[in-house]
Amino acid sequence: MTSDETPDIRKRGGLATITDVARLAGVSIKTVSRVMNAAPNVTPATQDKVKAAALALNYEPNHSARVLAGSRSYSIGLVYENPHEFSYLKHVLDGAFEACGELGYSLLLKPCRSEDANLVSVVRQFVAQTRVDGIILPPPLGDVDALTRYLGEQAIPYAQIAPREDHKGAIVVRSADEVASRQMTSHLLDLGHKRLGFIKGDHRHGASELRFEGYVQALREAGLDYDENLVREGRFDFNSGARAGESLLALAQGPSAIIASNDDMAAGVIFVARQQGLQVPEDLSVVGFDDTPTASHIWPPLTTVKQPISEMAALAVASLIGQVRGDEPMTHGLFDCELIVRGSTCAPR
Amino acid sequence: MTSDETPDIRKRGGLATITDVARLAGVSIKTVSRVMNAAPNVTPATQDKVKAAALALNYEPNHSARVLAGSRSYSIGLVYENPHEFSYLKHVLDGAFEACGELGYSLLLKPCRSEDANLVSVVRQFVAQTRVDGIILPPPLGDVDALTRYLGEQAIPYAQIAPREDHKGAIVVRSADEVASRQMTSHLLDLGHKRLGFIKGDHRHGASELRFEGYVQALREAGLDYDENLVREGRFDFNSGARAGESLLALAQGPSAIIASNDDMAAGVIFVARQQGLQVPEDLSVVGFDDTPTASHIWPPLTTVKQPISEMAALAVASLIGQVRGDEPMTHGLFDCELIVRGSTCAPR
DNA sequence: CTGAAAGCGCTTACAG
DNA sequence: CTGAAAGCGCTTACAG
Repeated sequence: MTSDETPDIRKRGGLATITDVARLAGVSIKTVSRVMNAAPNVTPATQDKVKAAALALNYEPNHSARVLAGSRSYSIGLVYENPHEFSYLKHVLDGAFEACGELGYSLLLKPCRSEDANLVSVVRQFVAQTRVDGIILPPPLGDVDALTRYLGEQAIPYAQIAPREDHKGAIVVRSADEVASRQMTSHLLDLGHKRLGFIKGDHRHGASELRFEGYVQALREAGLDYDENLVREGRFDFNSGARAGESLLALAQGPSAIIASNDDMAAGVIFVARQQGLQVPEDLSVVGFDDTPTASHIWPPLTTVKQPISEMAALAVASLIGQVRGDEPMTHGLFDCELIVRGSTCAPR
Repeated sequence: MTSDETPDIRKRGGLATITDVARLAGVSIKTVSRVMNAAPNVTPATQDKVKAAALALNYEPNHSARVLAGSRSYSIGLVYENPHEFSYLKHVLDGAFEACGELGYSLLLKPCRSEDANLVSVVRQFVAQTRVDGIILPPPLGDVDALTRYLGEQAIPYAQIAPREDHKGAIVVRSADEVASRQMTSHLLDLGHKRLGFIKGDHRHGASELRFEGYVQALREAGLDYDENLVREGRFDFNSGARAGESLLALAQGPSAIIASNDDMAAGVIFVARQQGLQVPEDLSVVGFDDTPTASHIWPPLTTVKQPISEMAALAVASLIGQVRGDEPMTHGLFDCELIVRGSTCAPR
């Protein structure tokens, strides 16, 4: 074989181009483009020819060429802050990748630090380089004002996951944190607890405030006084939970149950309780939020709250893509949580 | 202002192009390209002019245009299988993103299932669409033969992280799993344990075999018989560890210590030990591998082994990029592990 | 229902 | 040391 016989198909890395498909199908590249994009006004017969040719050549449209030529990038950006506990983000990724895959989009990740003074220019660079069609902001990034203001100015669509505050024009998905926290608190009140400690989460996360408010509401409904001596600040990590737990357990009139605003902090409370020779749940009931792997792997397994995080993220992505495509945007999604009662709660002694 | 006065700069989404920069700097686009790519043979004065213009316009090269025009895509793909425990992958992502960021590359993720019959075509589609310059394969994907064979045929560079088997021509990074397991086993032998249970990890992961071999070696060195009745198969998740633990504890002559091949399985062992009323470590020592968050959050905190996963991933990425650029490829990296002794081990009663 | 032309923003290969 | 031309593989806007 001389090189003259080598078909042009192998020109670049052995990958077929739209021209190769057009030639094999005996149509113009525009028609191939129509078929690949499921555009209207192509006869079934032509469609079949093109599809067969594409299949025969293992043709996949070059993403870069589409982005450069078109007005859309077929990709969504997910900006995230590296958390203490990755399981929340794992579910976000799962849901986001699934929705992107189904809709023919790719998902581009951008790790960052929400307190970075350069956050806006980091994101600006990311957008400028990738031309993403929209951005997903998991907590706490949906509440970084400088960032969302920038996105708004540039008319870059974005979706907030579980933000403190809903933005007009933005897609918002959240779970019923306040309701879940009220139910959790009621669960403990129903068991007979009167003195309920509460450890707040990272104040930058909207869920922290909502969970706290659910706690206050449930106490009020039960006719109990809200006692600020039983409330501590945490940061959603094990260590801050442990320290807050120590502080609550050092009280003369300590709580018989502690509500930690997430599972990692609850694990910290259980850790120090046991260091002090307390039995959980007999001497102290402890609960968390999020149903992380830790929740079911520690002893006793944690009573906690489960959110459908993957589904929330999938809806955020699907809505964002819908908005870009000009479909009716679903701008708000509210998801129910599920109370999971395990072994870390019982009636007080 | 009439629209005629609007500079061309805002043509597409307000983002400056190479032409805008060239015009402002008073040079050709080729010179801008040289400066942006740190190519040689540009006078410092010209460099300064171009850099100033780029800065003034907030210019960022369009990734798609570079990929389409050039022979490289400036991106690396990371194909991963969704694990039971995400902390290993979190560290892989951290290291990979860091190395990519430093070298001006972007990292594209592709979730998949290693046992998917279509795995190869999933990756083929991913490569065809994105034109990634190379692929990172965390375990167990570096040992999926159909996949690595395909990448080899297509001459797509790849890096295996902690594979069972090193491939010629591929970049390999791994930690000293066998040594670490031998040290861990010796730690228990030194404490006075004679009957050591062992729970193997997922057989598709190379580390599983290496950790098992380290265990066998240490026993042999200590002049102890290797007893296959004390060995169980696990799958790296909590439940398989719990079941294997139950089985070992049901033995007439049970072990006084159990080595689980990762922390999740060790947590499972501790869980069932406690269900059976055993005290850890007094009645049973338990150890794991990986130093996940769970390891330090459960009670007692786990004696375990820590690997520098982020650094391994960063080296894999840097080597891959080096290979693409034609630098000397670092084809093999071996990293030391660290034994972390915590509260889950003590001398037998 | 289908196609020819122009152009997206860069890099490549070549010229000077 | 610098630049003009061609082209990467698609989509857009237009024509028929």
